[in-house]
Parts: sequence; structure tokens; C-alpha cells
Amino acid sequence: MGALNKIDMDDVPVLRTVARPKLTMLSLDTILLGDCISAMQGMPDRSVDMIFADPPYNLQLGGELLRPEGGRVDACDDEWDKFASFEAYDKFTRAWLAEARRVLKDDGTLWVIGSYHNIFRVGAALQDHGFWILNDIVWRKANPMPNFKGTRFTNAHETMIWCSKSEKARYTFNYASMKALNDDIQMRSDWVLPICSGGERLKDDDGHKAHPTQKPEALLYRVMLACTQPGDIVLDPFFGTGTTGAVARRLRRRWIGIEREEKYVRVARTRIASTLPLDESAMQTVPSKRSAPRVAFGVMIETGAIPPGTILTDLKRRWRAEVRGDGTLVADGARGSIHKVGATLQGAPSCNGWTFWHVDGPDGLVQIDEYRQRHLVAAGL
Amino acid sequence: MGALNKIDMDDVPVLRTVARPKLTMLSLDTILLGDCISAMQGMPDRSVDMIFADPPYNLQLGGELLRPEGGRVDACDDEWDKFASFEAYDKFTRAWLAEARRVLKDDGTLWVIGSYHNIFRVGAALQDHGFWILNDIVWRKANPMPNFKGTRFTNAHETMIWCSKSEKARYTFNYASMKALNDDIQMRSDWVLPICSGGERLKDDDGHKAHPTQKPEALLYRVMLACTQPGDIVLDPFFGTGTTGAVARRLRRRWIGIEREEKYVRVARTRIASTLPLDESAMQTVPSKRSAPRVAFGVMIETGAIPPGTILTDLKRRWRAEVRGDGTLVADGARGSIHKVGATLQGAPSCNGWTFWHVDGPDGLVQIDEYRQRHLVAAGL
DNA sequence: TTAGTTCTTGAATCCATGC
DNA sequence: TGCATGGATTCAAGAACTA
Repeated sequence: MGALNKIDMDDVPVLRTVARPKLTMLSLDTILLGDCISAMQGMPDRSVDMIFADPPYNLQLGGELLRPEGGRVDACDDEWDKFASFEAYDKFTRAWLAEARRVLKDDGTLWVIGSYHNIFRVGAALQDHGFWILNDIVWRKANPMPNFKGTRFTNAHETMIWCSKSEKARYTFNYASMKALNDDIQMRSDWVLPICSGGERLKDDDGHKAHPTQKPEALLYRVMLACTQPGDIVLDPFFGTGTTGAVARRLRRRWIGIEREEKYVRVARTRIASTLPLDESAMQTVPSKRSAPRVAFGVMIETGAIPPGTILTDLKRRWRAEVRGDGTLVADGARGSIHKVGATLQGAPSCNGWTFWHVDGPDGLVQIDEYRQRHLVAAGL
Repeated sequence: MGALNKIDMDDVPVLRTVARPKLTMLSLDTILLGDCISAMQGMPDRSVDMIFADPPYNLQLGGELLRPEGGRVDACDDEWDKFASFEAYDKFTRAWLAEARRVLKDDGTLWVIGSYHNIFRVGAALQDHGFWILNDIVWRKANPMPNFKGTRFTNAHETMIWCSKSEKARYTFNYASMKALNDDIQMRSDWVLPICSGGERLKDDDGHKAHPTQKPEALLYRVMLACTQPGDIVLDPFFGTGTTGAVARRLRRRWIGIEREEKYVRVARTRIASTLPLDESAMQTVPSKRSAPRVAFGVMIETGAIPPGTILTDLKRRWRAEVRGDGTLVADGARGSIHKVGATLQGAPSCNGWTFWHVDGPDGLVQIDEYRQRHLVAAGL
């Protein structure tokens, strides 16, 4: 009996990990069913070019959370995300990191994604294992779930850590591709991408989401395009529904996925089997679109462009309002945002405060939108 | 000889930390010259409302050892940012965090800012000390320094961790102010703000920047507006050029700064002395409904605003209920408070009766919360 | 067919007070 | 300390539905 039992020979093979002698050869484009630490123990030293890891976040959620309209939030309360303590989580983290480090080629890189619940512990463990952090990348979600109770800031991002095995490692970074992907401007450490929803979100037979934390393919697309070459081997030790495998296949990279839950493996197999590799020509360049950033009026106050206490007026000086420290306006009989106060004073259903309000200065009336334009220019946006 | 030698009595006093017996009283709006751990040891337990900490980022390893206990470094370069190892940095971090935790009020909050070089170690240490992370906030720099060599992604952000002393702490979060500051949309965990440059950037006599990591006032403005009230005490154990003090003074908060380097203290003193507090009227913020006085629905009946027998309906006129003399409602199959009846009829777990129910009058539907607002205004509340 | 409206949902550490 | 109760609280995207 070998190290792994091959239980399927279809398009996307699935191997069941049984014991742990090292394989002399890697099975590529394959899902290993089992615990990631054991599975990696069966892999040779320095055998993969990149590792993308989306480990449990250890969310530590409380009771159920209700939306304002009464609905229930479908939280990630799965058993695989529960740990007894930070110590238990650290022990688990350091164990899989040790194996990941061993199977990674010396010039390979490791990516880990997490949230504030776990990412600090993961980052500290990485450094303790000798990994050299190259960047921390912020995935700014275009459409995050709001904070329903108004108790904190909207948790609108997740963090990825990108690191090499050592300070001197000669890692792959496709600088030119990243710049091209970003309209010929250097790719920054913050990426704005939508969450995984719509047709991309995999559903089970009941129509429920197949996995609570499926990542968008766009995220993996950018990661893989940045740090690997076609033909490189990408390992994902927390494979889930196989986003890493699907994108690897699309981008003509080789891949290995490890997943403990059989139900996720089934979903991943079907998904990857139906994913088509991109045309080689299509892999050359990728279009991108940059939309104008939204600037809140409050930023004008914070940056000192319009100090609190400033009196604003409309073009015909019919109404006046005073700017408050929190970016709201106060006028005779109205208070609130620049838009709301403008609408109330005029008795109009709505109002664009940016064009309605002006600062009455030495040079006459200056529309506050003028300040916003200056801010955008100064910020290089 | 007292714990601190007062060496200056000007507008912004500077106290030199000498020994460490606890002070019975806090000196406010003051800079303490000395190592932050020693200085905090001279402060009482649970004495400050908020701490903003911008510790050394440990940007370079392999430099000379800086003793965690705080041995002074006289050099004019940035020796304060060098640590011999992660262990040394951790030891230093855990030492100042322990004092910060002791000095912080039980319902106070702590902010720490850092980059990928140090923030993961700081975050893990926070959690190990029992702090409860509320958010990690990404300061997305509008105009970061490019990566000149093209070897990584442009390092375009820094990370702040916001935490309370415990999971159950009742911390201050001015939700309504934050929402107002962001054009009436919940403030997110990613903040786009320019770096500190131009006239705000302090220069020394040679025209060089006075401090290598001066933070923009806009950043502190948002932090302080979010988590403190006017009059609250804000401590900054790594004061530098005193951005925290300047913004605190502007926003009419009290402040304490600790700084080891005399040259930075000089710059900070001049800066803060020339900062003007904002007008009190400009400090008024949007009152939150949670802090508004409670009004029982029965008062609406007692004052005659809504007479018994009035028929209430929801916005879509799907349900009807009749007002009783004691302030309860009676509907088909339900009776009780405005909230309970609304919840029962909808089959919802809960319901805000004030916003659910309406009076169907000559001017159309009027939300009963409208009556409550009128009552509050009339009562001068 | 289209345009407008309503409904659903996403890695979430998500209430405050009084008895 | 636990339980009952009042009543505060949501953004964007895509699908489903309606006129």
C-alpha cells in the first residue's frame, strides 16, 4: 500500500492521504483529501514555486446577529474555524507553516490571507520561522457587509502577507505585468476588488453557498500573475472550493490542493474540470478600469482645507450654513450632511451639496467642489 | 525631590522623568521628557481615556541593540528604530503595552499604528495582553513613495489596530459623527488620506524634515473624533513632534505626550503652543439616538399628541392597530407595546415600534417617531 | 423588451438598561 | 448575574419581480 490511495481517475484526480512517507514524485493538478499537515509531510522538500494559504480565521463569534430588517446573518460558524485558545491556534499555525516552508522552493513565495482575528498571529509566526515579508497587501472590498449595529467601523478589508523564504531569496515578481494591469502605474499594496458573489459564488444542491468563505477568482488571478510563471507549481493547503486550482488552470500554472472536507473536494473537482485554460494570447495583457474615487466632505475638514466654523452659502447667498467639526452643516432649521441641509433649506427632495455650497472668501464665492478637485489632484487620484 | 523635575513653565510645560513613584495627580497638556515605560510607571492606574501609540517600526534589523529597559541613545540619527532581534522588539513592545494597559481606563481604547515590519508582532502582543481588537484600520496613503527598484508592490498603506481592554468593555465610538463625516455612509476600515507633506510637515533649522515619521493631523483628527469626547484625556507615549497633542488641543481634548528625544520635544512644544482650539460651537457633533433621553409612548397619549382610539398602520398599510389609553396597542391577534405588537404582526424577532407605526392623517402617513422628535424639541431636550 | 422596484446576501469577534 | 424589555441599526451587487 502506497502513501496515498488514488480514489478517482477522472479529469481532476483526488488522492486520499493515508500515511506519510515522502513521495518521490509530486502528483500535479490534483486534490489531496486530508489534513494539510499530514499531506504536506508526504511531499518532497523544495518542490513548489508558490503557496497560497487561506487558513481558518478563528473568528470567535458570539450569538446570532440580526440585520436591521430582521433577517439573520449566515455566519461562518463551522467547526473547522473553532480553536480553544490563541495558544491552540498558534500551535496549529506554526505546524502548517513549518511544513509549508519545507516544501517551498528556496526562491518561492508564500501568501497567507486573514483578518484581524488571526493575521497578526500568523504574521508573527511567519517572521519567527524565518520568512521574509515582502509586502502586506490589503484587499479593500468594494461591497463588504455593513456593521449592522453601529458599534464599529465597517470591516471592509482583509489582509494578505506575501513573503519569501529568506531575505536574500531571488523571488519572482512580474513587475511589468502588474504595472500593465494597473494602467501603467505601479501596482500598490491595496487592491480594490469585489467579494465573491453572483454567478461566481458556488451553491450546493439546496441553493445555499457551498463554502462560507469562497474567495474571488480576481484575487488569485492577481496573486498568481504577480508571482509565478506559466508551468509553475502552486500549492494551496486550505483548498476549499478550489479557487486557487481554477485560476491556476486558467493561467496555465500547475496546482496541488489539500482539503479536509469531502464535500468541498466534490465541489472543487466539478468546478476545476469545467474551467478552461486561457488562450495563450489572452494571457498577455488584461484590461483594467479605474473609476474616480469618492471623496467625503469630511475629508475637507480633516485635511484642513475647510476648517470647522466656516460659513457656506449658496450661489445667490440666499441661505447660510456653518461647518461643524464632524463634517455636518448647521443652518437655521436644519442640520446634517451638505446634501441634506441643502435639500431641506430649498424644500427640494434632493440636492448635490458639492455644487450647491460655496465658501465666501476674498476671491468671491468658491464652490466647495473646487476644493474636492484640488484634493484629488494633490492626492494624485 | 519629586518624581518629575519641572524644567519649563511656559505655555506647554515639559517635565523630565527622573524616578518612578506614582503621581497622585496627572499633569495634563504636558510633555514628559523621558522613556515612555518609566514615564507611564509614574502615572496612576486607569487614568486616561485613550492612548495613541506610534512606536518604532523596527525597520532595520541587525543594528545595535537598544535595551528594552530604555537606555538612552544620544545619537542624532534614527537609532531609536533599531533592535537586535525580534525577541528584543517583542520584549520592548510587551513592556510598554503592559504599562499602557495599566494606565488606560477600563472603558478606554488603545490605538497603535505600524507597518508590516512590526504590526504583526504588536497585534499578537496586544491579544496576549488581553486587549480586544475592535478593528484594524488601513490608512491608505493617497500619495505614497513609489517602489523605485520595481521589486515589490508600492508600499502604500499603514495599519492601525484599535482595541479595548476587554471583550465586554463599553468603549466610546461616535458612530453618528463618523457616518456624518463620510457623507452619511458608515465609515469603513480603510481610510484614504494624504501623507504629511507641504506646510504641515515640520522642518528643522536646516530645512530637513524634523522627524522621519511625522503623521498627518487628519489621521489623528479622525481617530480622536471617533473615540473620545471633548475633555477626555489622550496619552501618546511616542509623542515625536506632537501631532497627537496638536490635534487634541484643536479638538478640545486634554493630552499627555511622552518623548525621549529632546529635539523632538522642542519642536512639539512650539507647534502645540501655536495651535488654536476650535470654537466650541464647531465641536458640536451629531447627537446619537442612543444617547437621547428615552420617551415612553405613553407620554404621547398623556400629552394629547396621539389620542386613545387612534388607528396606527405600517408604511405599506399591511397592518393596523388601535391605541389604548395606557399606551398599548391592540391589533388583530396581538396586544402590548408598540414594539411587541409590531414584532408579533410581522412575525419578526424584534421591531422598533417608533419607526414601524404611522398615523394616517390628512397629510398622509406620519411616523410616530415624528411625534417623539417634536416632543423632545418642545421639552428642550 | 425594458425600466424601475424589491428582495437577498456577504469571514461579523455587532445593544443598553433596569429589575 | 441573568433575564426581560425598549428600541437602535445597513451598503453594494446581483437576482427576482412588477409595471
